[in-house]
Amino acid sequence: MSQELPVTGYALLGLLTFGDALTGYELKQRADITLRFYWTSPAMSQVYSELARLDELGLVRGRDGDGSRPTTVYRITAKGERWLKSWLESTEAGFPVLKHPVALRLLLGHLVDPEHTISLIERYLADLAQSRVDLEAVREMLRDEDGPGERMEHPSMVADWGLAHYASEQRIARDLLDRLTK
Amino acid sequence: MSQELPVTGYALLGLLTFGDALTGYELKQRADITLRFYWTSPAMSQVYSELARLDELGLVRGRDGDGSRPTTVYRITAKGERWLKSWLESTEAGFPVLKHPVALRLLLGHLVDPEHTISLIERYLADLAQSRVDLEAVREMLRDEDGPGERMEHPSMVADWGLAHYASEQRIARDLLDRLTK
DNA sequence: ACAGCCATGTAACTCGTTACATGATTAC
DNA sequence: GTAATCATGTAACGAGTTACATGGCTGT
Repeated sequence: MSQELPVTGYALLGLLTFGDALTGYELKQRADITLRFYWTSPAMSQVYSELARLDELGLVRGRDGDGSRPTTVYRITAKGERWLKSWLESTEAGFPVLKHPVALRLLLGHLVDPEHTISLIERYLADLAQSRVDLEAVREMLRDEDGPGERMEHPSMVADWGLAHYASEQRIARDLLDRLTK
Repeated sequence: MSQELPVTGYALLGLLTFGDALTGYELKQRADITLRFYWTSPAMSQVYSELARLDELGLVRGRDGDGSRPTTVYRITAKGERWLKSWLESTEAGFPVLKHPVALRLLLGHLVDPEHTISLIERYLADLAQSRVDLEAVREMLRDEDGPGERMEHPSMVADWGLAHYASEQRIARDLLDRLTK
């Protein structure tokens, strides 16, 4: 059993294992502050279609929300949790895939002005600083529940991983800038 | 002009700017030792279909090879080089996208045994070590032409970037293992 | 009243993959 | 002779995106 779902499907299912029920819209928001940093945050339309598939498989259940407007809130089912666990336990993680357009362009540095490559890296450093701010804000949100055994222990670990990764990229980019400007 | 090509198309075109002519098969091999580390190495079939598109656009030209068997060797054209430069100069690089299945699984650590998470990280460390060996071999191949202004100056920079990235990931994973085992 | 967010979907399309198919050359 | 590598493609499919369409609720 399991396995015949795109990883993004399991990822979304995983975002529903933190005890609450979410609308598709809210799930997308959660993906934007979590999945985005080490996976991809799926498009709105994919969130809905993936939820529809999970629902059909009985892995989540949608209920009418009790807000002022008509909504559907999704909760993971016991079966969904079994599937997810079984997937985690019986499949290999595999190696990360990085799509790094800055590195790709650096590779082709012989085709453009040196100044162009320099401003490419500078721009990347600025983007990195912004991403770091965003992720630090997420990290702070988790602060009150990040102890051993607490609800946000593992999400906190992942956030710390992301922060360390950004710090590393900043260091690398700065060194590169030195190498390019001297 | 430019722009209406998948990035992978430009990447393959870029691999043809190092002065030689390659068959689709050889281009795939070059992608495997370069693109793979910071982009994706496209499937064989995509290399051929992308080459066909580039040829149709006049960005590369295929010629009959002079080996003992019938082959087609591709070379970038002057137009192709103009397109590629124009693409590099007129479009934004964008932020890297990381698909990190290990981080994704760590996020869901509350669903599995602690030992399972530990061996997940250990496995990742082993994979990282292997990738590092592979990339170090590539770096060594570039060693004789990696000076300022030389042919492999920028590829060398990218390889160094990759090596620093792997080192950073190793450090992070080891720290994580400490946090998980104590 | 109007902008902005909340909320949900459908349709068309592209990228990229796997599976399949073919055959020639080289090394043992 | 036979396995591995070189070499080139086609076909079917799935993941994921953008564009489009709709409409209710909230704050100013």
